[in-house]
Amino acid sequence: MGRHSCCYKQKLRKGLWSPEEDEKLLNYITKHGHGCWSSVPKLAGLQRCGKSCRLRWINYLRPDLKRGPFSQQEENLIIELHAVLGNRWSQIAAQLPGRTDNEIKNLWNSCIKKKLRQKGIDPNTHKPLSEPLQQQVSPSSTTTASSSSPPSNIPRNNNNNNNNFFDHNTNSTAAAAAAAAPNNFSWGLVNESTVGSIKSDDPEDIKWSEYLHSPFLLGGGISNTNNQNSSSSSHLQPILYSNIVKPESHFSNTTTATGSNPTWHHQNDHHQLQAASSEIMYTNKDLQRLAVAFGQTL
DNA sequence: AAGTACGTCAACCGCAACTCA
DNA sequence: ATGAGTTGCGGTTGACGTACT
Repeated sequence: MGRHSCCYKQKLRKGLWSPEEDEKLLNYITKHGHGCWSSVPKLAGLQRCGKSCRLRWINYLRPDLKRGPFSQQEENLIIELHAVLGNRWSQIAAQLPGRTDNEIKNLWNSCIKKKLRQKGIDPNTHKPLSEPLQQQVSPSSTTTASSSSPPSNIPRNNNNNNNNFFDHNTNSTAAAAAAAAPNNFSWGLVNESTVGSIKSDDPEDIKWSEYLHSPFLLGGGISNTNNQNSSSSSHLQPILYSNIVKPESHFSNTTTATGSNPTWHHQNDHHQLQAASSEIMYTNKDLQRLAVAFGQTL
C-alpha cells in the first residue's frame, strides 16, 4: 500500500501542468479514454504519475466542467448539503453538475466558512456560534468537545459502488457521529443500538423526524430504476439525493389522495437538485437498517 | 516602492478500500 | 486467504495574485 507504485519511478514531473502536458493528456483521453490511469502517462507521453493525470483530468480537463464563479444558488446548496453530509466533498459535488469536489472544498474553506461565521453560524455544526457547546454534543459522545465538526466526523465509506454515507460498522463511530450531528439529528440511527434516538423539542428536528419517517425514504417512494428484477435480494434501490436535503428547504409536505401517506414534493422544478442526474444507491440491507432504526418494516 | 498579510486555487500526500491474481 | 496494484477521497500545502500598511 502507501505510495502509488508509479511515483517511485524517476524523473516524474510534479507541480503545475504546462499547456503542452494538458494537450497531450487531453488528446490521449479523448482518443482512447483513460482506461487504467497508471498506464495513461506512459501511453500519453507524459512524465507524470497516473494519479496526477487522473487529478488533472477530473479537476481541469474534463469537458463537462462548469467554469466560472459559483452562483448564490450553488453556494446555498453546498451549505445545505454540507449540513447533511459533512465534509464528503465528492458526494456534495455529485449534486452540482460540472463542479469538482476539489473546487467545492476550496470554496468551502476559503469563502463559505467565513461567510457563515460572519452570519454567526458555526460552519461545522451549522448552529449559531453563541450556542453553548454542551448542547451540541450528546452526553454519550466519545469525541472531545473541541472537535465540533459534526457530519465531517462521520467516518467516510469508500465503497464506491453505493456511495452510501451511512456507517454500517461500529457502535463507537456511530455514537460519535450521532453525538456530533447537527440539530441533534442522530447519524447513528442506522445502527440498531441507537434506535429511537431521534428525540428533540426543536420544531425543525421534528420536521426531520417526520421526513425521515416518510414513506419515500422508507421505500414507499423509491423507484427501482437500476435493476428491474425486484425479486433479487441484492438489487439496488436508488434514492434521489435531493430527498436527503432538509425538506423545508426544497420540498413541501402534502398528503396523497388517500390522506394517509404524506409525500414530499419539490418546490422548484428547475432547482439544480432536479438537474442533478446522479443518484445514491442503497442496497436492501441499507434500507432495512433504516427501517429498523425507525421501528418500521419495509 | 517595498514589505507583509491574506485569499484563492491547483496539486500533492497519505490513507482506506477495492480488484484481482 | 493474502498481498500487490489501483482507485478515490479528504486534508494539507505551496505558489501566486491582490490588498493593505
